[in-house]
Amino acid sequence: MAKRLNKRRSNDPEGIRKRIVDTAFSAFSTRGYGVTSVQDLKTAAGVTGGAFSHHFPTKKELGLAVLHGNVADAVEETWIKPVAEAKTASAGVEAIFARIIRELDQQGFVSGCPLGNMVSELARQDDDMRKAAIAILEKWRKELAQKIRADQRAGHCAPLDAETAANFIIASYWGAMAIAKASQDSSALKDCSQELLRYLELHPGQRPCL
Amino acid sequence: MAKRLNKRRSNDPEGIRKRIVDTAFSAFSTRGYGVTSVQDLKTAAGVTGGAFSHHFPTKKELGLAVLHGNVADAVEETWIKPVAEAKTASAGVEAIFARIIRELDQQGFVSGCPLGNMVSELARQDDDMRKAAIAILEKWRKELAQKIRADQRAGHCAPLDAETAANFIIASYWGAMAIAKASQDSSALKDCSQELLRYLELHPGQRPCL
DNA sequence: ATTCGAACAGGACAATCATCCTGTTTGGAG
DNA sequence: CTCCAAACAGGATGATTGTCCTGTTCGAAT
Repeated sequence: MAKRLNKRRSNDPEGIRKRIVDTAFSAFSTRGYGVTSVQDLKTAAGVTGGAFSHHFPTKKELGLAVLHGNVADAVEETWIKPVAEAKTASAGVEAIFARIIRELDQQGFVSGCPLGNMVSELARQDDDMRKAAIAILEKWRKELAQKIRADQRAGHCAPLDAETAANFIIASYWGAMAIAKASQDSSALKDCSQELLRYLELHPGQRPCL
Repeated sequence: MAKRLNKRRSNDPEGIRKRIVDTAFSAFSTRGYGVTSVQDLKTAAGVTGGAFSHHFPTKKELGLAVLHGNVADAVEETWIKPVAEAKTASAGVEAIFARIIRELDQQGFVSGCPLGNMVSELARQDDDMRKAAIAILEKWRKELAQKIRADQRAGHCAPLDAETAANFIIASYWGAMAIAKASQDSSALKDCSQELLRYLELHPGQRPCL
């Protein structure tokens, strides 16, 4: 059915798969899962329908691949690693916010947190995607809590439950990202960073610092 | 083209319009704007295509009506009024979280914050919807900040910028709702409430309580 | 009683969606 | 070389999508 050999073809399954997944991650993150059609992805990635459905029979499988791959990697790169390498959790949080704010300001627009976006769009729509998302989320929280506990053992005055605090940090980050996305301005992130540091740094527990 | 008068019809433009808008608010909040088709809404609201397109020529106009109406009202009812009527901002926040957690637990599932959901789905997709959303958001923040300032004037020890703190509260609430939606569990909201109160109540400013 | 615009009925419409299908090409195993 | 499964090409398909259109009915004003 294909014409002649007008163009050379080279079988590169991993390369094409990566092109599709990367294109999808970008589109899902900036525009959303639902509004991105597989046609859009085919043309954007430069792959034919045959190649596409060979690697990803359904759109959902592509979504799961993006979650398990690019989204998990993004969380790892922008949060987990910087926190682990920072001196303290609060120093890590401060650096992470500063970097994201800087990137957003020079990018000119705010797309939001990739994981947060996919969660709020798909969590009540597809249970497999929801579970894939919470797996990433739980690792994120676990690593953050671990760092907080390490800080506490190192003598930092922060008598709060590490898991609870990690949840709170991620929540305020997600929400600040959503506000920034709505207002298309990074100032919500600046506010969040400032107040989060205030929350983390001076913490005499329940009684006001004896 | 219509058959005979098999069923009586009563012209009730406001009633039908309200049925459509309320159905749409429920569907947009629990499932999402994109995945909800106008066919779904027609059957769910029990209106014909003619009636629907008479009141809302496009889906977008319906979305804007839902935002300006039901979503704004929901924010008013669940946040602005309770905060205004509470003794202090932190007491109001505590009561609001407690009520939402109670409702979610007995409802059995978490759909997320209606405004937060629509923002993260539509903010980068349609500028009119985005602007409608930030109008609600800004009023929300303004009222919250006003309450915080009133608390400060009343002698409460909270030397923080009211607008910034309001942003932070809304952000952490949105994010906690998103986490709760992902995990289908209200514990993220409990964590957020607890830490938010800690943040609000004991606040000796920059220097650790002289 | 007549009239006229608003309110509504009930489909028709093209466009787009995700998926599937048949056929061709590639590249390694034997 | 031969052979064959995986990798890809290039549409076709049926179901949905949002919107539109023609015709009918209501209700208030005259």
